[in-house]
Amino acid sequence: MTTTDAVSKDPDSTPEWLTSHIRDGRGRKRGAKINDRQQRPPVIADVARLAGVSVPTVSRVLTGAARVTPDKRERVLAAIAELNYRPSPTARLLVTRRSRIIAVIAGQTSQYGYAETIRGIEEAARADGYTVTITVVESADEESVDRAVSHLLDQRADGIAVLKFDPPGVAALNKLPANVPVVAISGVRGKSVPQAVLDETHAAESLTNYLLDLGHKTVHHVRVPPSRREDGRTTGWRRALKTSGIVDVPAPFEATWHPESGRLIGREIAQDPSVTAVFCGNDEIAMGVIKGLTESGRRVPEDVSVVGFDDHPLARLWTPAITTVDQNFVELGKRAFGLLRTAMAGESGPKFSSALPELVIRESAAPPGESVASSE
Amino acid sequence: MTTTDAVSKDPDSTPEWLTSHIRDGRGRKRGAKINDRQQRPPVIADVARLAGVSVPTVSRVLTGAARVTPDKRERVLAAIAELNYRPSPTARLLVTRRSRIIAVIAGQTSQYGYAETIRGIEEAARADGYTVTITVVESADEESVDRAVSHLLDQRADGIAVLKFDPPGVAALNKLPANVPVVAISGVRGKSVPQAVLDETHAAESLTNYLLDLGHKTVHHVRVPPSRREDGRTTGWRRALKTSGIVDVPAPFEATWHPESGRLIGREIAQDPSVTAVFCGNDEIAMGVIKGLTESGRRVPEDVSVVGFDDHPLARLWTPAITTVDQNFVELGKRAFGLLRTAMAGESGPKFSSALPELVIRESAAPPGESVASSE
DNA sequence: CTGAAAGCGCTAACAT
DNA sequence: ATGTTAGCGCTTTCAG
Repeated sequence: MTTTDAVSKDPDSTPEWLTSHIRDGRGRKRGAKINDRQQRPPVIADVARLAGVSVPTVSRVLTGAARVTPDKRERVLAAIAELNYRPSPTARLLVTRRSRIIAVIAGQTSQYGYAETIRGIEEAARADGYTVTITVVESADEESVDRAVSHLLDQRADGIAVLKFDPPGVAALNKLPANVPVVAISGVRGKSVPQAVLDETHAAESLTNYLLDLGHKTVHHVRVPPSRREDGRTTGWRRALKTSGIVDVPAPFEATWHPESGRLIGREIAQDPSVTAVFCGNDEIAMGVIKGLTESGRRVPEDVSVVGFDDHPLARLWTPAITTVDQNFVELGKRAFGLLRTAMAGESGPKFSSALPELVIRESAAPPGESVASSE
Repeated sequence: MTTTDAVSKDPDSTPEWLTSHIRDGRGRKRGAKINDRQQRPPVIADVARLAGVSVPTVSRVLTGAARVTPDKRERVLAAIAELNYRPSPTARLLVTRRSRIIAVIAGQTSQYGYAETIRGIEEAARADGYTVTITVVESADEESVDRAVSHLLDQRADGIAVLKFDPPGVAALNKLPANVPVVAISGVRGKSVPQAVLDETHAAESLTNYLLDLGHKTVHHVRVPPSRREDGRTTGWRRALKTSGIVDVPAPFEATWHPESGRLIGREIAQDPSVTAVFCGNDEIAMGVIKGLTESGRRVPEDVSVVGFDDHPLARLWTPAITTVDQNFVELGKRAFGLLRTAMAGESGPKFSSALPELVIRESAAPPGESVASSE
């Protein structure tokens, strides 16, 4: 598969071919003009000359595209080793018309879920010989999106992965041309392009039902900036309430991505004794909410139950440990790359990949109006 | 699933985009006519033809390398817009030998400091028309490093930024050829290559002194995996102790990057009543340590003071709010790009950029053996 | 099987 | 200022 295999296939493949680039770089600063002939990296013609064969023949052993006499093959390999030759990916790509680049476009990159998803994509891509580039869309306004998309398109990536977790991501997806393979990554199923999903609607429904089953009369919701009018978490929450016959669905609180906003909301919620259960859009917001609640004198979970979403690494360390839903973002990213790969290959494979996050029950939720024994 | 194999009636599903990129390239050599024009991405020759000028003229308006008559210039621009033409970075690279790509290589990408630093690099790079790629070095073992470096080199980046926060990063840096501009990013000053730094040695020293000034007899240290034998945080801590005349510097506890490891250490520390102050390698570890301590019955900061490093967004939300040091990683990334830029330009600018993180005093540290009024 | 010839899409050198 | 002519380093016909 990987085109470089031909070279590395050689049993005594030289690990030095890595260092071949080192040439005398260090000292060149001052002198500046020693014999430049030595400097130039070897090209395929050099190999051909040294091996006494034609350029295409070298190419053949490189790519394995056609068979070559063992004899010549040996000589070529020897020449490659001697010169420390490495084929130029650029020249290759020019004729192949593929860049082996996967471009990721996202509204942000360092938030937990985003960073992990990108990590998954990168791992899968690298294993497959692809390079991944990152482009950030600062906001959903047109100029910002256009600039980012333009930057993205300039890279001529073989495939594009869009993190449509938020409005900038959605906006970017809508601006993408139809002639390049695209995969969308999100929490709810879209329609037009292949998509890798963590079924948060379903997960949110389970989580809300869990709270309801604990005996709470209703469940309030603090949501993170939704990707569209309503994201999966909100939908699942709403659905659970409706299914349980709750007609008066309380208006959700609107948080930002910053945990501190959860804290403010927590303080606000603390003023309303009728609130006994809160489902937060993610764990970090849940931490903020818990902080706001406790610093206002409400106990969690004795007075108010709070649950999060994602299973952030710190969720289990929080006090109380946060009940949440486990989102495997790394695996999500890998699935996305898989989808993209079949799309790039032009194969008709599945265009949709979904996984159901699992409920992780810890200590931040309990029956209403009761005290629970803090585990252990 | 959507297996509507009906030909082409469904307006929403775009089955063609999947196959469009297959473009019948194979047999196109001779025919090359009719609607082939629609399928193939426009190339510079198409623009030239449509604008009624020569190819180099188009190239000139593209690169701005030479002046072009306003008239022709307009026509070229119009043609570019009409065809939605984008120059092939690959073809350009082949001749100019510059890719406008900055490659980032790192041991990991989603940990707070890493993600933020990468974000800073990306922001600065994008603003300057560069694209950034990410390559992860899984571990410091030779094979892993060689593979990553090889992958990196294949990208033909104009410049490389190495996050040498950890052993894989350091190992990668050492394997990089000297003929491509490199900038290292870390917490301690290195020697050979340009480097952007957050002076953690100094910051750690201040933090430790802060604890000492509070009255603690000594300060224990939980360190995250060091980039080399000893990283800046550990050095600064040790220096502060020695400067204060403390001869018996306690052996540091070794944590992993995972906060859970801090928890285990916290439990361990809880067994030793002589420990009254702990300086943790980062905030997440501090959170783990605090958790381990409190679940073992020790109060923070009444019984034990714990401080972290980085000013993670959740540090202020933790209970108690964590005293730490503010590391501006985004700005660090931006400074790194700046250094790289001058290096790529071949200019001789500063090769080193340092910033001093500031102490952020919150609630997790207090004088030993006393109770502090939890703020408000 | 193998070499000669023909590009891939673009920019750099030359001529005007 | 602009068109012509050459490549960049590699893979792909296409003969033989």
